[in-house]
Amino acid sequence: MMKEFLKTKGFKITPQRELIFRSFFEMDKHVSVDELYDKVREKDRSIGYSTVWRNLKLICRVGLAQKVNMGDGITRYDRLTKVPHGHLFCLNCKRVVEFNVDQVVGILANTAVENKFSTRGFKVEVQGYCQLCQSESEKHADDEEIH
Amino acid sequence: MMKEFLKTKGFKITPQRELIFRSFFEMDKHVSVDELYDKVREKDRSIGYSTVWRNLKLICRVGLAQKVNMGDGITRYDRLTKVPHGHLFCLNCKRVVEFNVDQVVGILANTAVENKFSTRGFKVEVQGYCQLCQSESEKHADDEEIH
DNA sequence: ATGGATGCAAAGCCTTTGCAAGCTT
DNA sequence: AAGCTTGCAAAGGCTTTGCATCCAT
Repeated sequence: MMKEFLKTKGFKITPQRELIFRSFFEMDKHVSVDELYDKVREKDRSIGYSTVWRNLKLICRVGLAQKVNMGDGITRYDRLTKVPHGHLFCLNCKRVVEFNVDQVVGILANTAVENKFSTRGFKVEVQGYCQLCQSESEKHADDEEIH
Repeated sequence: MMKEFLKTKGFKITPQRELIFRSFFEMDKHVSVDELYDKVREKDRSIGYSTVWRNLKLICRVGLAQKVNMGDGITRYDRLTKVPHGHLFCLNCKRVVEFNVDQVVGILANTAVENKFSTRGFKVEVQGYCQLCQSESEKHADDEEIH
């Protein structure tokens, strides 16, 4: 499985790497480097931030995750599943709900073809406030203040 | 028009602000702070970077533009037009081609409702290589190297 | 006169990298 | 042994902010 796959690609299996990979797949499907770092540190206080960062990059490289940017300035890593999906992103609690995008992707694929684009990926997001945060949405209407 | 609008909102009209706003609307629909800064400096070498940055923020605040992140780490400002639109983003030349998303937005709006989401915005992107850059796409297949 | 606007320099923040030392293979 | 990995510290790169000064009202 995973280990064999990495080995065949020429990557080594180290305790840190194992812990980071395992942790990543145990967590929420959209984590930031910091979140994963914290999680990993709970198990092994000696792991460095850059090791986590580099392994997250490796995870992306082997196609198990993908960087996503929800617009709040924090890069998150979206675990890739077999099916493409869209994100409902709550601007308040930052939680992500995934949804099916088969239909949408079909349309987008056509659009890409029409424009002679060689497609590498789709990003479909809806930003707003989840049910729980809706009452708080006013608080954030002015988040974009001028400084 | 613009000036009156800003005044009624309590914002002052300064030469710098006028130049920045004007330049923004004369440029490509998706510019970064740096690009706008350079453009503005061609006309007035004394304008500071932060002034450009703050005015871009103001432009967003009054609803004339919106931050977008294409995933290359650079924040761009997408001029808002009456109609929502999607982006075909070329991973090589970074150019953006817009396309109609009426159909897609319709679907997304439904999805949001189904999930009891209060929608604030949509983001629909297709990443890939434009016709001109397609022959070069291989060069970038390994962009995500491990360091 | 007043409070927003500007410029500059400096801080913030997250993302990356240089290196020497340590481990898999 | 050989080369990938790791940790730490430091460097980057872009975004924001503190402040004294300036200027539109």
